[in-house]
Amino acid sequence: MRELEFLVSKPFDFESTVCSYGWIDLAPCRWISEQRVFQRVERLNCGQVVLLNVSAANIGRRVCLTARIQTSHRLTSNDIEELRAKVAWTLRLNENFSGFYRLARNNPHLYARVRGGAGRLLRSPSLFEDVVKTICTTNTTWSQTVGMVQRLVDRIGDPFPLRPEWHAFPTPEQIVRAGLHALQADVRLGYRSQYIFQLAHDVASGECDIEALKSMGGSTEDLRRAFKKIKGVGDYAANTLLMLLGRYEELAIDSEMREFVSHRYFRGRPVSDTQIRSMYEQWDKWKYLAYWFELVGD
DNA sequence: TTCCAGGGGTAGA
DNA sequence: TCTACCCATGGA
Repeated sequence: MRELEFLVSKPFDFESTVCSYGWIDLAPCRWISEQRVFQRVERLNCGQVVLLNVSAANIGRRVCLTARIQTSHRLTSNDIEELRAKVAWTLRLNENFSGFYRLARNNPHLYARVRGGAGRLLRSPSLFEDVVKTICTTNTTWSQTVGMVQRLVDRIGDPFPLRPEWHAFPTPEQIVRAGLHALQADVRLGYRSQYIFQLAHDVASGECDIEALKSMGGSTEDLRRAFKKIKGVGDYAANTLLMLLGRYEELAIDSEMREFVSHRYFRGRPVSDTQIRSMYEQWDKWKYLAYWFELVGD
């Protein structure tokens, strides 16, 4: 068992960071509520599959995160560095939310919800995984999304040797090897099968360097255009992916947002996308977070 | 049986 | 840029 420690300045709410966004319900992530542990099966670049267990403890003005790593083999220094980077990315430890809290002070109701350190929303170590999961949320119910991702992980991802019924998220190469037919017949991704197979193929072949978008500078609009070049990614999915990369100025308008805004601000009347955007205009670079914490606080 | 979900692609205007 | 139609799946 190897341990990694991270010291994070407050405000930082560990449980909110892990559990506020739906990604915690999707394999290979898990929240063990009794122990307040975030668990995830992770495949390292070397091919080894490990189990991450992250927990938090208050130490004065900081929070100490401990990532306990269960392995069947020794970890190299490269493995340790890779895991450290993945945990920091997944929990957004290097993202600055002070601008969000400053704006939120003008809205006492919302500020009461986030002042303790809410704001970070869980994401995946790789952008590939986040794109696949986002495509699995389109035009379906949440319970079906959970099922699609669970089958994708269980049937195509590598097993964790110490607990072989648990699997890591599959790599693009593994999805290509599994084949389009497996995505359709076995994983039951429906018409999303072709989109996800095509994406996996393009990433595996090197034609699409999806991870490079994580560190792409430039405008949010440029990044949005880059996401929309991926088949299966439209306005909703592109804006969701922008949020996952820490750009909150666009709203991912879906049926849930229409329903929420309609009831909260328009007495249940149908609302246009323009009306929805107008309700969050004041939140400048933080629109998505303002919406999200209004939603989850209700 | 029909509708629709945390939509998106395509063709045609 | 807008609209109509199609796309798999499964629960209500």
